[in-house]
Amino acid sequence: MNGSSRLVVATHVLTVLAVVSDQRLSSEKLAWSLNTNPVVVRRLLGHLRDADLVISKRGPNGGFALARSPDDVSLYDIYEALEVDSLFTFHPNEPNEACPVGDNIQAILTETLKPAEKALTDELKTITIDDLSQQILERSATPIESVESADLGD
Amino acid sequence: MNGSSRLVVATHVLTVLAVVSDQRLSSEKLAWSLNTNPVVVRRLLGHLRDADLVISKRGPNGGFALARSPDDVSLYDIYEALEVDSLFTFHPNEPNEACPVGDNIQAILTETLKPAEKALTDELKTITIDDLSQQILERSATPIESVESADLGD
DNA sequence: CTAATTGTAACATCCATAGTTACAAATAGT
DNA sequence: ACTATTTGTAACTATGGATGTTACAATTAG
Repeated sequence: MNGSSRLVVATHVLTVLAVVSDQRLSSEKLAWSLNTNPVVVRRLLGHLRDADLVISKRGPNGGFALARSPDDVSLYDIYEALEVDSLFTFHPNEPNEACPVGDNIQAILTETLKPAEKALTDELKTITIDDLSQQILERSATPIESVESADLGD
Repeated sequence: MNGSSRLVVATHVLTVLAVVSDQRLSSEKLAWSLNTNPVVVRRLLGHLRDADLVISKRGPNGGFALARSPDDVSLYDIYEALEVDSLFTFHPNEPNEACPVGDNIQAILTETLKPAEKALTDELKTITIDDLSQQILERSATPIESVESADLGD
């Protein structure tokens, strides 16, 4: 999984859940904030549930809530939950083994890029959704209740 | 530009050029090492030419060569030349502005993720294609001449 | 003049992601 | 039990970006 907006989208959803604290929100309300389809939300949150970042409940008054305290959910946790294989993807075709560069470059790059990827993930570990949620509260003119009571149109 | 294999592919090509030092190689020979189509190579190298990483020459005995010393070309230079917008892409739809999270999350994330992206690019600056080319020479059983005299089949 | 080679446009193909529809499973309220 | 709500998930379609291909004009060495 790579190159998609899923890390950002997942972060958005979890930040909404952090902002409303322990209230459950339905996939429909979350989709409203993301401006997308409820099934997309359920699919994405399925991964986050498997990684114990959220809990879900079916039936009337069901929905999703954080499984942990917001200050215990870092962007790295989300990154990991989404199983981003690697930042750096290889060409669909295998390089030519008859070429000394083609025969070795992928193994060499994989090793060489590890510290770069680690530098990134180490930074992601320092950012929690609690940080993001607090920034939202500082900035936002709109009261938080607007999320809980959102008019979903029809 | 994002989420593609282009950084890896471009690095591969430039490493080939580093390994054969100042010799010019045609897009066909480079495509042979990459196991792809010559036009793909020409297109990609067009960006690297615009960024002054390679020079090209048309006509008989034309082709591509490095524009600078291999130890003066870092992976960050390539990253920059390819104009990777950002590591982190946003959802195709704008989030809902009526939601306090949707209205602010993108601006907040853009700022918050900058140090993470910088951590990555700082690491990329420390890796040059000269490093990679030396690793190839250490590992490779196949002699380098094989690239210059590659049998391109037909 | 010819052959080689880049530069680039135009189009086709492919693949991953996102969107949609549909429906079974679970559960709260009555 | 019945009904309404909501998740879980399969199956399919739509979209967009990247790659592959064909074609040909422009450049240049000999």
